Amino acid sequence: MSWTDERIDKLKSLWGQGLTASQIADELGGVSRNAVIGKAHRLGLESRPSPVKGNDDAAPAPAAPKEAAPPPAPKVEKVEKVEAPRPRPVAAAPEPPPAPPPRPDPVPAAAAPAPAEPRADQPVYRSIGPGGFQRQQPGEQQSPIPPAPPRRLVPAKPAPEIADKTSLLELNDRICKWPLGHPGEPDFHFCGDPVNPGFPYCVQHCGQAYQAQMPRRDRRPPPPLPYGGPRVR
DNA sequence: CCCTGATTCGC
DNA sequence: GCGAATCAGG
Repeated sequence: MSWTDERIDKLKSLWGQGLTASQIADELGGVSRNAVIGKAHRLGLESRPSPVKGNDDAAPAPAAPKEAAPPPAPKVEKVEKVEAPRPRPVAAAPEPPPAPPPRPDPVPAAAAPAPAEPRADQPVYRSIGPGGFQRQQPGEQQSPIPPAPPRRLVPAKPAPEIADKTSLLELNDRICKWPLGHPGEPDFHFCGDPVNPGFPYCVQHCGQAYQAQMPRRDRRPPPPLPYGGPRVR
């Protein structure tokens, strides 16, 4: 299989939707997930939460993140081919300095332990009043500067009108994967009819997906419109 | 073991 | 440019 424009578009789309490389691979068919990842990188699609790569800038070293943290890890640059079997870089890491004692608790014990002190690392649940403002907690003090955006918090559009439509998550080998609408739009969904056996689409959409090459003169003008056709803005 | 994405490197 | 092999974390 080669990377046609259509397949690249689909790759971009699905990758952008957060599907895994494996899912994209067998959605496209004829490629491995490695191929998908490789292509994605070459396209510059890059950077999705990788289990392997630290996606945060948090201190990677167990050592103290003190101000005097200088050594930007003398990276072992690519070395030309060596006769000896290449040593794993992990062993080359310089010995980290002995860990200092854990940081003392910044909160003095003398402080009056207010009941249910809000903690930064814990979500604070508060109710939303009419109009979308945040209700204050019982003991809470008013913020001197009210937070700018009093946006109402809504659940991330679960399924208003697409409740009975086929979502991406429900795709399987037996239902038509023909996309209707545009990805990212609220009513985007898939056909969902039973497939024409052996094909990813139902009989009707197979008719659109697979069209015999016709002689130029009587080929009908409208091109196939996967993904609901080109965007119009 | 399975999964994941990243990277390398021969083609 | 491609993708299998490999790596490495969850």
